[in-house]
Amino acid sequence: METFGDIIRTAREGKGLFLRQVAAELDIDQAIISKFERTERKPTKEQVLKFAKFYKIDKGELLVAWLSDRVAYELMTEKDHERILIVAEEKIKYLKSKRTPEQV
Amino acid sequence: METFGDIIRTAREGKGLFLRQVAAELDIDQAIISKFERTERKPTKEQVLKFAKFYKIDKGELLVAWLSDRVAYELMTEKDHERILIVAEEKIKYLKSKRTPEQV
DNA sequence: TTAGTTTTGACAAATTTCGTCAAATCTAAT
DNA sequence: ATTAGATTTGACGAAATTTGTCAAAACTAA
Repeated sequence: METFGDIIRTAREGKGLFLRQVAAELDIDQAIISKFERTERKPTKEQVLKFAKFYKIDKGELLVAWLSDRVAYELMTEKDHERILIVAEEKIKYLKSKRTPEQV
Repeated sequence: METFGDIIRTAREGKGLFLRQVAAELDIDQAIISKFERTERKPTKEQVLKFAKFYKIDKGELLVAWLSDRVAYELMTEKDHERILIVAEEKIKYLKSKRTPEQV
């Protein structure tokens, strides 16, 4: 169960890079990357894709980690999170079925 | 599978009230309530609780509808929504287990 | 200590969300 | 067809949240 931050920190360490170097490469302030790695700030989708490309991490995998982080932090303090997720799942299926192919 | 909007619209109609009346009672602009009912805008948690109290709807139920709406709209356009929710669930359990009783 | 890396925190900039309002639209009755 | 009343729409500024920048503080390993 890795957070987005865990993944990009592990990837950076695996490549033996400093924050400074990644920051220069991705044109993102190193302070922000430090915060991403410690789950203190949430990246934008664009930034997630930058990381995926740079570290050669599967895009889909990284997006799953990122979005699940977002949902988790959104529901962390709520009761009934299990039911909320079940109902959300139904709603998503319904909403997706209503969308036109162009939107998919 | 009712949205928050469905629920409060049904409740209002059940009581035979006009938007204007609910708006006056809850001190929320009627245009906004109209948008809530059609899921065009998302209410704040405070507003959700106002509706629950006014319509005598179970607070927990209404919060589940509201939060699941939020999650659903957040993931509606994403692939792998099923996996995202599964991973989110694990993360929530983990995060909750780490919190102190005071935070619960 | 020192040199290099990471983390922290304060601040401004940018974006998103929110509330207000009036006009437009819709509906039902006469 | 007109009117009265209800709902919806859209534009706008205000408020709140998120984001980026920077420098200083805190770490770490020699």
